[in-house]
Amino acid sequence: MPKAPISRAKGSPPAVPQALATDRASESATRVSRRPGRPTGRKVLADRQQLLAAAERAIRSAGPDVTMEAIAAAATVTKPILYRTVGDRDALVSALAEIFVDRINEAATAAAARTRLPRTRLRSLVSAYISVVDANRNLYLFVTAGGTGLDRVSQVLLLADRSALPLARQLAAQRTAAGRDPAVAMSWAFGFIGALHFATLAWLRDEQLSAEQLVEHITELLWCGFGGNPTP
Amino acid sequence: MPKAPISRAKGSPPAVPQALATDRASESATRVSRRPGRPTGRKVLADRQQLLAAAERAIRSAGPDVTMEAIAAAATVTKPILYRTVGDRDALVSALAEIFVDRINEAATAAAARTRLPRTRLRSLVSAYISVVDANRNLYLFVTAGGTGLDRVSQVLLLADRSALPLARQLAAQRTAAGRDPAVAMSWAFGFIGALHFATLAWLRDEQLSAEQLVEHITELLWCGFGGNPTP
DNA sequence: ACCAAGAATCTACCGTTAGTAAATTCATCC
DNA sequence: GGATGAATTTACTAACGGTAGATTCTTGGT
Repeated sequence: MPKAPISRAKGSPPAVPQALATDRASESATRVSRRPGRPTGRKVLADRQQLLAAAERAIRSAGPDVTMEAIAAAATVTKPILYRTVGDRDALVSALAEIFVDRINEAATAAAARTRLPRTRLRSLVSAYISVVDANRNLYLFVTAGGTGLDRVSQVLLLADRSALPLARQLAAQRTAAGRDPAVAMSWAFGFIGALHFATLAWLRDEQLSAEQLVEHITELLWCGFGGNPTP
Repeated sequence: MPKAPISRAKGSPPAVPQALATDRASESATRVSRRPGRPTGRKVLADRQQLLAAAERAIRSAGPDVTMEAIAAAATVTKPILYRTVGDRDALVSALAEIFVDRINEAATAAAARTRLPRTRLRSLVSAYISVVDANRNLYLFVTAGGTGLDRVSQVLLLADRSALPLARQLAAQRTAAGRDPAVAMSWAFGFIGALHFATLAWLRDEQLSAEQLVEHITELLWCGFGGNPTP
């Protein structure tokens, strides 16, 4: 007898679902282990927004090495849904990086609007970055180092790309206006993000300084440099 | 008939080795597919030095995502040897990071010895970093992003740790001597390495600037800062 | 000489995880 | 009311890091 696929005859009543409770349903949603097949009802189970939010929850609670399986489970959905809706792991990293950068920019522009002093505006950006990272540690690690490693360079620079390019444009415009060479803009933008990133990572790990101290240190480094001739 | 392990009777002559040629022996050594067991002769097949050199060759030719299997093969050795001698993948990353930092320091101190101007010495360090990275691109990527992801933060900061701590000490001493606050040293050191790292990565990827241009840009950023009051 | 203990090596395996193919169920249109 | 297609799950594959255990050789004691 060849291994017969277990299926019920067409038209016969649906089999009683066994093992209703899969207790891996995490956090909010109470998952009830659907049987395979299209769900009854008009709507799709989860749209992209919900999946990204669930991914963020999963990352927050399980850390940056959370598996795709766990992310799907947090959305009370299975892996193929996740892959169809948001793409592979790198796509997820990219999407969350965009959200992350948006949060930083929002916080930064809100703070920077309160002054016109260039140095103070720089400090606002640094402070916003560190605050948002501090409030979303695991998400930060996921976005900066959570990829599969298929393209390491792109992975590492993902967040940098999303934040460095606008920064570079702004910087180039300012320097042109000040009569200086704008060619440094790109290198400076990536250098800026890199300095922020590494100092922040080390800060997260070592927990020696307060956030305010870190902000001061980094602002001074980026504004004055090692040469240390501060502008008033 | 239970699966009988294929073994020859004790004392009988060794079976003729079949499949002598495994053509996966890469590069230098011609591997001949030993049969299992302790090799004849006094010496171990490969010491730590040779394994690290072989790993570097493998990384250079296969990229930073090279598998441990391939690294072992490049050393004409099998995985357990590799693991016994150098440890797991993270240990390999760590060991190669140390070598890498040594090369940078060697190049930097050689160049910095030719001047006493602080800004020129800074430029020497930046230039050394970028030169060594340029000459060892895949190794650089392996060292900075080649880990397994078990501890992402440590992984990312590995190279930074090895180079930032001496830098921080030096920096703190200088600032103390100049009558300034040395507390910024740690943050500045990591910020320094981070800026260098990101700018270099973006440079490797985009290939827009010459190495000299990049060195100039980064040196100016780190020396003068965004505030831009260069010291003479 | 011989045998036991131990060292060095390889084969073959395990566990995990990203990603996918195929089976299953429901909605909709003719 | 049946065919077509859409949405979902189950169950699988492939690849890789890491390891256990089998295999072979050396060494030292008797």
